[in-house]
Amino acid sequence: MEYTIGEVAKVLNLSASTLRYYDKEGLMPFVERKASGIRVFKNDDIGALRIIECLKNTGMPIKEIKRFIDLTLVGDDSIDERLNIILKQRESVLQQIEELKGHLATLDHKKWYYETAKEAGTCDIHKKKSKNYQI
Amino acid sequence: MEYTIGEVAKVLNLSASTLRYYDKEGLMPFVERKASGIRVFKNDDIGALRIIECLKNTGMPIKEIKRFIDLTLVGDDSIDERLNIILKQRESVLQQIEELKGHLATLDHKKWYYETAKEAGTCDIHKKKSKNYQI
DNA sequence: GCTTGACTTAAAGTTAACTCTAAGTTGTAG
DNA sequence: CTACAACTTAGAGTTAACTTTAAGTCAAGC
Repeated sequence: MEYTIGEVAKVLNLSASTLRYYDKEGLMPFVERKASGIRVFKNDDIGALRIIECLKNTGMPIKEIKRFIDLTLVGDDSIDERLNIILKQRESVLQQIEELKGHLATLDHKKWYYETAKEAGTCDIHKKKSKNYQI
Repeated sequence: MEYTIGEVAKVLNLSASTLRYYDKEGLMPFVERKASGIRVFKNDDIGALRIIECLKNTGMPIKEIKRFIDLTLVGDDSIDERLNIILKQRESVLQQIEELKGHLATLDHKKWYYETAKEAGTCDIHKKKSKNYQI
């Protein structure tokens, strides 16, 4: 199957201008053109773009994604380097998940704080009292 | 305890300029000043900044964080709205974690792809063969 | 043949979140 | 008293990732 930039944009939930911008930045050297200059996307191209989206959405800057794409063009000699990039990004994602879990705990605490304050009608119930002994 | 902007920057792993920028954007209306104009941070201020960092690091834009801070200044009348903001951000974080888990699966697949390609010395082992029957 | 919508480019504009610069003030140590 | 590091401001500059604009080309339907 062959697709136009507009169709690919719809499928990947990106704008056509964003895809053209990625192309300009060197992220899509594999996309072919008609004689008239119009881009022709194949299924494999969409697959590659899904990887690009994965890398982008896990925080890799476009220049580093370009570096990865450049390595794929080299061929089998760059397998090791590509694997290292994937491993590093994988570790980064694991760390991001852990960080988000930490933030979730903070938000859960604030949730409790405001739920109890709402019930009491005031945030004052959370004010620290000094010398509040109970026998 | 009281702290200077430099000390707070070190504790929160931010730059002093970033803290001044946050102040300029209205995120720190609670921080007091000496007569000379120098900011004086209390423990509670650092606590508030940790919440601000949590919101920022979970993707909330600074203008929305300012809105949240403005609500805290209103007092108890804004508890409900503040709770809603926290609940919404909490949901957003849960979603972000799910998305990252999806990306992790993609990266795990690519990890396998390159590990097996590395072992074989070529990515060709992953090439689809048409009509590969086995009796 | 002509309109229309989707494609093309180069280049300028936008936005968020800093980050830096310049010029000046403050407060402690010697 | 002076040096020096850390603080202050306003405002300019930076960067990434788009997004828009202007001017033009292409292909299908009437």
